[in-house]
Amino acid sequence: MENTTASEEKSFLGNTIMEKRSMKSNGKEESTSMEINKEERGKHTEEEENSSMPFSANGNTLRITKKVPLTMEKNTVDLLSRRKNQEDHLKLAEAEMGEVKEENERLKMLLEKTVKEYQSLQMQFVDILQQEAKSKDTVPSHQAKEEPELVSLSLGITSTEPKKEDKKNNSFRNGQEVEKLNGALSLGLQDYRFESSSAEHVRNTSCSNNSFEEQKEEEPTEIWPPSKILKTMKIGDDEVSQQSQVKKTRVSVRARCDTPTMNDGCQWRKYGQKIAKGNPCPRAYYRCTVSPSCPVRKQVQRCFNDMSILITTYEGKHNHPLPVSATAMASTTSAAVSMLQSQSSISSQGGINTSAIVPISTSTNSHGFNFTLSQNPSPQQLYGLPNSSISTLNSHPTITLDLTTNAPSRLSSSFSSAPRYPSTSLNFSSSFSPSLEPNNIFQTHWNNGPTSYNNHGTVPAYNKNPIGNLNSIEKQPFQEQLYHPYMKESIVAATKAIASNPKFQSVLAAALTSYVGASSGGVKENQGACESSSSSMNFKWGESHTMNPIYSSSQNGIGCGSSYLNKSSSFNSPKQGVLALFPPNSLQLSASNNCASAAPPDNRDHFKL
DNA sequence: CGATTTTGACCGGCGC
DNA sequence: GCGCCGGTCAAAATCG
Repeated sequence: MENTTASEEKSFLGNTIMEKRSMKSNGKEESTSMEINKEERGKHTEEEENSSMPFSANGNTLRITKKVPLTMEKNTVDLLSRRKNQEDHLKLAEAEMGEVKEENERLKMLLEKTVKEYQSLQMQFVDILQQEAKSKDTVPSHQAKEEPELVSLSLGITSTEPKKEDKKNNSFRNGQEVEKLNGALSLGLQDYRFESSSAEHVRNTSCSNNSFEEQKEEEPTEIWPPSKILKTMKIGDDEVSQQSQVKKTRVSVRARCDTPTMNDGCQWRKYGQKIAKGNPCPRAYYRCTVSPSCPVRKQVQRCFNDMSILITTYEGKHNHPLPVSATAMASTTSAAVSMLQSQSSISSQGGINTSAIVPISTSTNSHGFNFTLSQNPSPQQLYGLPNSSISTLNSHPTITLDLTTNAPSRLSSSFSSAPRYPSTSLNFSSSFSPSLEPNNIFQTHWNNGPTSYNNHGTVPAYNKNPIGNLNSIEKQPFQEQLYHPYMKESIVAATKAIASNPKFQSVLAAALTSYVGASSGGVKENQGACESSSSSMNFKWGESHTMNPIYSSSQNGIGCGSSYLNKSSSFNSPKQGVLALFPPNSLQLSASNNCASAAPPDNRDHFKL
């Protein structure tokens, strides 16, 4: 696959070189002709001077009248002819440039057309999945009691299928029941119904078509058996449970990445590698080496079905200052931990099985991104983010950030198998234009890991992401299109919602920041299919955290979405609850009408605070 | 030579 | 109790 990409790059470079060569040759020709003209002009001057010599020397007017006019006429003709040649060359060059420009325009049009077609197809696919989901929606949620604390934030395009394993599905259905019983506001976006447990969401986020139990590998936390969950739920001591959760809480990031690891700004040391069941791709274990005592671990594994997708799971909180470039991911994970903690505490207190489903996604809704918050402003309630879904487990709550745009694959994966355990997933992908998905942000920024499986041949070669190339080729032209005005509205509404629920502040802020910051950051993403005007706003969530205008590149010198986060953000103390995550002028959320990742102004009413 | 990676062994949890 | 599996350890190998 790399060969293919390389050849493509070569061909591309070759074309570029050819063009440059042609241009160069033209320039050379022109310069050469100019030089020749110069030389000839010099000759003419000499001839004129020579011709003038006899005139002055001999004083023969007759000779003069005959010879001089002839010479000058000849010279004039030559000059005119050469000027004409030069003009011809110029015209040719201009014509060639015009052709190139036209071709460029054609290519742009073709690209736009392709993107639009892709979007339309994606929308159709989503609609089909939605219909199927609706048809299966009638499944009763009878086992909800078993897994009380499931919280599902689904912000992406996800559809689920009833699972073979009832227990696994329980958590989700549980949430639905709770919603109904409590009269909580369902966050259903459009027609989306999330019938799967959080684990399904995770699964969705994970590679599609994963016949194997890839979910396990992707997010070990999700694998927890129901019994374990039940045990954890039974624990009445909040502190104990919270502590255990803090330890076990994980944040999984799915992103397309052509390097062994994402460059998240932190320093990691590999301490183990395993071949997990169901996925031939080895799972690598890393620990943070910024501080010797740092408990943070991360697992890196490639998606078996799509080698270009890298699944990175973070666990733990850093107990040391982080590099600016590492704050985004750290804040996200910390916020997730905080939210999950809050959820667990509530669930334990209430003793009621509750779940919230916050589908915030795209599709039929022209604007998508509907925020429907439950009337009870409790931490249990979920607040949606574009293309994200969150669910929690008591023991190993996991939030998955799906930064891949492969919505179909996610969907398919959800159908492929039922998740064993609830999980949290944040999908940032589906609602965006196919080729310009946000995941590329992370892909672009975090794809320069220091390690390489290839050195040891432990990891099979994977496909290079063609999208990545696309991004590198032409990102900026579409950048501005990403920023939808109504995203502002949605952000404002989200801010209100967050203000009402401090527990979730950090989570939402971190997630938004990770996504938004990256999209608006040093590497501009090409998400052009979305027709949207640009808008930007500065967000200041919380009292103490302000935007840090540091757009520092990652340690590897590559722009990283994490760099947008202020290092001062409370990564180490999620309880602070407020993260300042947006760089100045950069709260730019990309959204498209088609994808509808942003809440339109009309949807502001959906926020019940 | 120190830091990092590799890799087999080991441990603990869980299911049968 | 046994085996499976995820996760970690630590000695050896490798890298810079």
